Amino acid sequence: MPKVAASERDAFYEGRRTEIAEAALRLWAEGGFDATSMAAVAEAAGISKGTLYLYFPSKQALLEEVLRRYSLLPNIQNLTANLAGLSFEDAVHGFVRAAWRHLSEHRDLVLLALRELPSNIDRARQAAEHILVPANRLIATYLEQQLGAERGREISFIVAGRGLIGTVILLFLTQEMLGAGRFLPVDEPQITDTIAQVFLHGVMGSGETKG
Amino acid sequence: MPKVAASERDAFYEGRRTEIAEAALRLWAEGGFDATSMAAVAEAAGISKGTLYLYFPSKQALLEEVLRRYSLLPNIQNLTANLAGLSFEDAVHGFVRAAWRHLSEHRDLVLLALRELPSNIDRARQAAEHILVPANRLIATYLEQQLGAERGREISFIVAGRGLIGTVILLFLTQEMLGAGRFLPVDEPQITDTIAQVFLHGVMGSGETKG
Amino acid sequence: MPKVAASERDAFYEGRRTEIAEAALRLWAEGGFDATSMAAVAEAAGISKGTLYLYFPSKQALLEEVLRRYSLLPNIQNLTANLAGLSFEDAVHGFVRAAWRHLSEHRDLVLLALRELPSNIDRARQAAEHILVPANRLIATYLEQQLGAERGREISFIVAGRGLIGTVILLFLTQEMLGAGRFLPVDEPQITDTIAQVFLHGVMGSGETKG
Amino acid sequence: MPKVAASERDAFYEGRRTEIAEAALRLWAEGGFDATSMAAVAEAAGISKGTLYLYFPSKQALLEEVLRRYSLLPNIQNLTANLAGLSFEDAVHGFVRAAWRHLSEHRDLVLLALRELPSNIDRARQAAEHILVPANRLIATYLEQQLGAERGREISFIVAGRGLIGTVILLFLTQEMLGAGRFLPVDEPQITDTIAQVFLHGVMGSGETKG
DNA sequence: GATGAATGAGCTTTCATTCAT
DNA sequence: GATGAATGAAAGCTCATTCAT
Repeated sequence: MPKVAASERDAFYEGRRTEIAEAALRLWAEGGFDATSMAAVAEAAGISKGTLYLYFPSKQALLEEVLRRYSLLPNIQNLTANLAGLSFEDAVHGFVRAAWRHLSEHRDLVLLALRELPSNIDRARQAAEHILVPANRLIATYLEQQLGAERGREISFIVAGRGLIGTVILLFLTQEMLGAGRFLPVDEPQITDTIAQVFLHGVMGSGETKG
Repeated sequence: MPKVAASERDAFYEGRRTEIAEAALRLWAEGGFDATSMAAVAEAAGISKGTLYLYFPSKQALLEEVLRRYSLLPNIQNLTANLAGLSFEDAVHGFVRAAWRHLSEHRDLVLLALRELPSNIDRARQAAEHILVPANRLIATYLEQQLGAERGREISFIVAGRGLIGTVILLFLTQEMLGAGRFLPVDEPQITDTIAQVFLHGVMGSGETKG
Repeated sequence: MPKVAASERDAFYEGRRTEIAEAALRLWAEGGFDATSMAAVAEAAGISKGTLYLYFPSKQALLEEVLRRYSLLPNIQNLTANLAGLSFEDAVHGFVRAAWRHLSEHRDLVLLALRELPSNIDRARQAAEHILVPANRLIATYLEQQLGAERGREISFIVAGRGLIGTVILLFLTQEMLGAGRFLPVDEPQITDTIAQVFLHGVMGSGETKG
Repeated sequence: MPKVAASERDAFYEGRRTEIAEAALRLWAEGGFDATSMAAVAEAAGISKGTLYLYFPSKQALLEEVLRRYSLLPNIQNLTANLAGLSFEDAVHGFVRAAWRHLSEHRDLVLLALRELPSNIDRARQAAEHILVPANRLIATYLEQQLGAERGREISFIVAGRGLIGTVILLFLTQEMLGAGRFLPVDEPQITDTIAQVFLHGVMGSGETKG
């Protein structure tokens, strides 16, 4: 008879895979993919090396599973989707706050992705092509709806949208990871509000005074 | 008597170290620190493995030297320094363009830094503390001079300044490295101008410069 | 009370052992002993790894059982026994044909024995001592009866008999396994007849049977 | 300066490769290719694992080099070439003796080839196609020259030639390796002479007495 | 100074074997 | 009886580092 009942088997198996993936993500974020041995992953997951290989056929496969499971990017689309009914101002503020929260909740993955991005430039390109580009288009379309095509001739909504994401990400990295908050104390609402407000006025331009 | 005068010898020694550091930076940016062997670095530098170890006692020491030599961050201060006499608008545009050019010229280092940042979080923190924070203060002070303390109560100049840098960096990464330009064609002036303009209107808020 | 009568249980047990041994023989002949995992043997036998170990305590024990069960050599005696009533010429032809057929029917075992013979040289020696040597004596005695002791002083009947077996085996190996038949097409009757005829004339020497 | 003078370098390198190949051949013949670790080969060659990999890039490459270096088969052609001027009888006796001596001098290789033949059936097929088949043709042509096409219609010279080789090989294996000589004492000249004589009369058939 | 042959620790991965269920 | 998850020793192979020349 098996160690766990047949009905529980799949749940157990998936649970193990999740534990391993989480352990791997944590260690890789700390020490890097190459520099972290499978033995270390196994130990962190509380199993033996051999057992680890029952759940993932290779280190590369484990990496791929981790990246698939915890992919940051698909959620960018979700973030924009949730803001449908709001005013432009609220939508921008909401998006920035949601993005920040999302980054906070996926600290390890941000680190891992950052680290492995240059090594997996092809994978990164694919991700960019299939996820970032459509998401960017979505944001640009939204901006055009809100701000008019005329403003779109002055600034690139594509650039503006991607710039907003960049602003959030780098502020998150410096604040949370590098501990810049210790030296330049700004709290989280102040950050997200400033980002949103600067972006808002920025993209709207001198619209009302321009006339 | 030595074959070459002491000063020549030092120059030769430093030249070698530079050649090695440059070769290492190039290879590491391409393939990653862990995945690049010292043999490959030696070959790229045109010397033998044994000779490489005459100039750097270990792989780790070579990494530290490379990061020390080619640190991106000190130059942020230079960038701001050059914009002293300009109008606020020209200064922002100039800063963004200069930053973009700087990133282009240090593509390899950007990749390496990105990759090794999470592993060297203490070093990164030190860099942040000694370089980013003062630079950020510099920019914030400049913004306050230009826009007035009143506006500073509405938005955080610290956040705005750091956000500007983030915008530039992430746009550079997506555009140059991920080939996003292939799918969403925007040329470089359009990018830097949009960043500058959005930032300008964004930080100014409802309209007029203090002047 | 046991679920099945003791005799049935034994029959079941032996049946299982046979299934496993046959599966192992097949896989080992294909891929080699070392390169074939116990998991593969278990799967081929339609049981689990754990169950496999209920029937054989180790991989080595399974190998020993397979070699014991399917030993080729005892059958050489059978082959000679069946030719009792025939004329010398028919006996030789019959023996060669029977040996060839026997090899064809035990292709897997020939491959395995070939492969494992050098590793189990002691076992091979035992087999030689207890089986090959008596069989060889049998053939030599038969040849002496047919050809006379005088001819036996010219050639060694021991050598001749063993040579005949060697001829058959190597021709079988090259023909069936190496696909030599593709390049030098000779069909099976032509082979066995030539072997038998060459041997016949060869051992008879200058001409006539003793008769 | 290198450890060995540049002029000696190649000789040293080749010497090492030879030492390693010999050690590998010996161990593989004893214990089999799969079951012999590279560590064991290195130790037998008196070097470290790492050094072994300086001379051969992989275990497979070492096997290929060993098989290439010590290939038995090309020499079959040599064996036949040396017998050009002799009478048919002397040629056959000479061939058998030379083949036997050749096998004696390459005991380890015979064992290794025997063992790895089933695993490397493709390589074995290539060897058969390129070496055995031409050699076999050579022998058959020679037999036809000596014995006439008429005899060739009665027996297959191809089969006869290959059968001769098989006889020698199997007698060698049983005699030298299995120690059959201990139980059925026949000395080497008796063996080779009997093989040659049986073959001679065999292929000639009742030719001269038949008419 | 310069070299590269030599080393061995350490990596990923496999697999015979065990044992709780 | 039967199972297969779990183990860990051991394999092939890489590479940072050393050192005799």
